Amino acid sequence: MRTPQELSTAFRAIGLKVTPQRQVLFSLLHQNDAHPSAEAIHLAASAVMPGISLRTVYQTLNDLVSMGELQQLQLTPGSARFDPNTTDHHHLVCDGCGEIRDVYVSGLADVDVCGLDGFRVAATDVVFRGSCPTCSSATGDPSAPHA
Amino acid sequence: MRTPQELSTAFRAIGLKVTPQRQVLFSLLHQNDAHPSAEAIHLAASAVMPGISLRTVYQTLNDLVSMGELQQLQLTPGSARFDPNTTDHHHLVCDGCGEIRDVYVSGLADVDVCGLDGFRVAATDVVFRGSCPTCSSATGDPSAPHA
DNA sequence: TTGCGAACCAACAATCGTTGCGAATACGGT
DNA sequence: ACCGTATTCGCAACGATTGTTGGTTCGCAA
Repeated sequence: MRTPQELSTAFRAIGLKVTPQRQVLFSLLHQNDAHPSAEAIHLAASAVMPGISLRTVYQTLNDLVSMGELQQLQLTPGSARFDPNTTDHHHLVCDGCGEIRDVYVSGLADVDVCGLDGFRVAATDVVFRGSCPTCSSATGDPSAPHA
Repeated sequence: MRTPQELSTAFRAIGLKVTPQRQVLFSLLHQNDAHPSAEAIHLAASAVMPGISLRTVYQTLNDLVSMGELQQLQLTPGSARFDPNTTDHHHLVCDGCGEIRDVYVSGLADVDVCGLDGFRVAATDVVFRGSCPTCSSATGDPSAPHA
């Protein structure tokens, strides 16, 4: 996702207005690597701007997604997560606490895929599921530090 | 997923009962590669056994998932899809019609992953998104047959 | 500076997918 | 055949998200 300033310009360029609410959301999302849900963003925004409505948060998130500035993730049942990282990356999901982290994968082009059968692939998403270090040690993992 | 007969035995073995409703679901799911939603399964089951409740369908699907006989997929926002294919495979999702297909990927072990940082990976899901042959030709794709 | 129209909020209703609850029913070990 | 208990079903409730409406504010281009 671009900087709040650049987003403001981009919004105006397509006829959308730059409101204080949107500016708050821009800055909350900028370089945010927590993969927050809409609810979490609304909570954080409410701390800065009490009274901001959840409806407005959804609206702006949707705008950003359709502009390609934000990626919407559906990695688990339940609420969607939003990712301002628009570089070519993939995700790690902790089955224990639900934490999501970015990872970078190289060599994907070399894998063999069988069964494409005329299907045209536009994007490839890789999701690694497992346990984050915290959850690994909490469940008595023998290979974890100070188990 | 195992055969309906094997599932019946497995259900009894863990204290679950084999009801006519469940038998219908077993046979509908056996070797089903359509990745149906709960709703779709309920619809198909209703054709065979009118009056079967959606509640029962969900319950049995959840049982099968926790037994590891069925995989629950959350590839798109909206309803979950169920996959009785328990072999090591991955998925193709058509952005146009929502169709899901199985694909087999080899060479995944050779990719380089950067950013794991102590995370323990238990499973890797690869999702290829794009257009199925039907949707490709429908959208006027130059490389598709008889555009 | 002014004016148009977009965006805001509030309050609600509605949708969709899924699960909780409770009374009636039926599986299946003995 | 009996009985305990899992299962069934219908309905209500839930969480996430979106639609609506109406009144007010306010960004921003001219």
